[in-house]
Amino acid sequence: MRTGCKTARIPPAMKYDFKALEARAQAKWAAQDLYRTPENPKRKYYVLEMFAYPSGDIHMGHFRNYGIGDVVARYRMMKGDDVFHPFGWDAFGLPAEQAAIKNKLHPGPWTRGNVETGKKTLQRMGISYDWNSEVRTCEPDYYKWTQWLFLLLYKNGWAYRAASAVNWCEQDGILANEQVHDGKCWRCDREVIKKPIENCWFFKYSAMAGRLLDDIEKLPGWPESTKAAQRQWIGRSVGAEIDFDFEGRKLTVFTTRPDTVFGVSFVVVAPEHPLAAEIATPEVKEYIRKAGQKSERERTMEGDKDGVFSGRYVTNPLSGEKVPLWVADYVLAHYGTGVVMGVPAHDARDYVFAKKYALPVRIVISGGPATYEDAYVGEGAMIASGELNGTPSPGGIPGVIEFIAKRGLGRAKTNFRLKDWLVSRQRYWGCPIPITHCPKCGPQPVPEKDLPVRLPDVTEFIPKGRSPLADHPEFMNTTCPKCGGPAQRDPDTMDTFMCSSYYLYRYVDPKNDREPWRQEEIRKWLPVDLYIGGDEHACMHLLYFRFIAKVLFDAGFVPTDEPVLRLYHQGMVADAGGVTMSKSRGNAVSPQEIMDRWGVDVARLAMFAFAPSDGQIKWKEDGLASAGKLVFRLWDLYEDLAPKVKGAAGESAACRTLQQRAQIVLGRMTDACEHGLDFNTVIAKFFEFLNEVDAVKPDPKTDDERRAFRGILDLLARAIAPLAPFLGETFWEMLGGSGSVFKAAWPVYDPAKAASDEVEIPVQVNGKLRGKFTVAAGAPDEELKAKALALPALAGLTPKKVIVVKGKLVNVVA
RNA sequence: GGAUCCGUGGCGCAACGGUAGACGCGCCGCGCUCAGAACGCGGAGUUUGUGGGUUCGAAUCCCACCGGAUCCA
Repeated sequence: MRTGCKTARIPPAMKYDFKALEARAQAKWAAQDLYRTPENPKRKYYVLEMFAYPSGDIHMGHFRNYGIGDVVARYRMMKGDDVFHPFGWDAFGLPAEQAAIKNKLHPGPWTRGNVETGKKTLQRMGISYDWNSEVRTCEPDYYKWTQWLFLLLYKNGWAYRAASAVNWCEQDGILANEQVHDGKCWRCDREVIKKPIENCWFFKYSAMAGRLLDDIEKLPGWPESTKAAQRQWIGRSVGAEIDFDFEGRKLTVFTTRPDTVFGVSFVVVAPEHPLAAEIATPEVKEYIRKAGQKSERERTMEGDKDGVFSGRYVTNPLSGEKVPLWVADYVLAHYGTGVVMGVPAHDARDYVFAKKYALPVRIVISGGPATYEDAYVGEGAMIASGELNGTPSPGGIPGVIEFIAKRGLGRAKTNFRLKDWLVSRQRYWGCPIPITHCPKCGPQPVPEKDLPVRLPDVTEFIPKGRSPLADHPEFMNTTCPKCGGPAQRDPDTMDTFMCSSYYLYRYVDPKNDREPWRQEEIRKWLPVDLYIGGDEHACMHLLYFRFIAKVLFDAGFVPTDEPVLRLYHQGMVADAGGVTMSKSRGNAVSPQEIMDRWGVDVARLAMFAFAPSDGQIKWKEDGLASAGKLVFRLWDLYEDLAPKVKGAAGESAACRTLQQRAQIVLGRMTDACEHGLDFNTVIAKFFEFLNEVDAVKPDPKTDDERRAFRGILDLLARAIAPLAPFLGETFWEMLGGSGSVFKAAWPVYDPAKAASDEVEIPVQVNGKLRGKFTVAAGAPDEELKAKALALPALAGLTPKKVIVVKGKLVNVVA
């Protein structure tokens, strides 16, 4: 007996022997090959959960995520849909390198070991994956196609090379973002700086920005929150480019507020802008150097803005006025043109900047406060703006742009916040980039027949001054596919988001070594009907894979340009105090331990019972005990009744109240599987049913009663099976069911059976409860009205109007 | 500062615009027990964050505010 927490009653030995019934059901399902994907689906349903990074064993977050998916998959199976439910491993990535360094073990064996561990746990949990579809992104039979995908992007003009900046530590070399803590190296605590590196691969992600944004409209099955996050992340701003004059040359600014152009009192270029270097005084040079070390977040954060005056001036093409040219790091080089016009009166950041350096504030939009203490960004009309005076703002902005464009001083322009996708990683444990660099021919794609470019099995992979692979000549030295001369491989590996942006397609044909997947297979199963995973991926993975979907669609490889019809985010699993569970915090609970103690079904039910699937769970021992009670009470019921009713055939309504409660369970479960996945309410209905059992104390004596109880037990065995598959299967067997419960049909919910025979009708006067009466279900409105008005509580009332809600209530307006 | 979501008994959370509180946990009393656990029976407990509006009727719809969570800045 455990101490320290109250526990549910553990039934006498051998009554609910979960270990035995789990083993029995597992063997049965394996023998039946229950999870095998149908060859020729008639009514396909592709249920997908985000695959796992194998960093140890499955944790509670996975348990929840995959448990939810499993309920839907099993429900669909029973409903007669042809279910595709695959799983795989996002097996490249930094933690493997870190663990390898720590444990002096190569990332490969470490990763593969974790995969095997995790897989066993998932199988134990009874998750209905078809393991024939398994993929592991770190294996050559998978990453061959990651490389193929890279080349598809390359050949279709989506890839280009440019310089980028990496986190750089003098001691430990190149660092990933997660290895930089508060601007310092995670290992040696030295200051981390931004170091430019040449020849990084980028995808023209931002060129897809408009489509990614507009097509959000095509995703009615996605959560509003995720769509909002993506809209914001893509960040479309509609505005204009205006050409200022810098000593006879054009200097183009981007602005969303061309209506404030007469209020410009300075112009700012980003420190990385080529012009900044060109005009750099020693003071400016020093400023540029310092800005290079700051993170983008620091630079764009609210609060203090700083900059430096270049000593040069530019001319406003509309007002003809000369204004000072500044260099300041609140302007980013990669956004817009890297140059902005400073309008302190009507832009918050410009205002802060102008105040700091005592630059003039020119009010050019009316409607602001009498005394300026901040920028005025509200509505008004243009003033002090020459010919444009009186133009309403913001309504008149398109007209202003037209005015500017007509005079050749600028043009309409839309910009996106979304940056291009930096794909190159100076890391070992990733997918090699299939490009050969030839001194004569330049970068050349590796021919498809030579794929995959294999990741060499090396022991030296700690990144120093450059990518670790660069130090392995046996990998680097190759021949140019074009001229046959000596050439070098690309030393970098790909961002792992590349691996995870197409796995959902590869699942359909994972062993194909001639093509990424067969067209007939992809068209059978795509798009994904339901995708379940955490909302932390809203702007990264879930946007990258939409991008790749569009590239693949345009190239004819996939049937739709959106990969997923319905997206669902499961909530976090936190400890009892509400702190998210994690290994590093040391507050993680082990799914293995819970399954050992309580069995798989109790663990699953507890996870569902705590909260709706999209809400946070605070994991408490109490919940396990309560899920345990549910299981034990059901077990007692089936153990008692199943033998007595086993042979009974046919229908009966001998026990109306229990039949009704069972039907309510079924109705709620069906609806939860189809819509909200809010299985917590289903479990509540199971308790209601059991409470009714306690009230009724079923004891079948007649054949009619045996039929009735058999029907009820049969219904509930099916209804609980997706949630608690071992229990469902065992109950099914106890009732003499043949085959598997998962091959049995999902019962049709019958609202008539779920309805009560009698209903209580509340009577309101002006919306306030004044009395009630009971009436047979389905009584006509007239009867309800008459009975209501006859209530003593309503004596002496002269009703102006009587509202009868069919079968629900009566409201008397007096 | 912006976006999204949320605020219901002590707690976790249910309630197609229609009797607020189902269900679980906890609590109180009784039974069982030498006693406790478990089990059984019974019970207490909320002016639905605040203020307005729409409606015959609002936890639910709309507006404002307060508070919390998450993402972006």
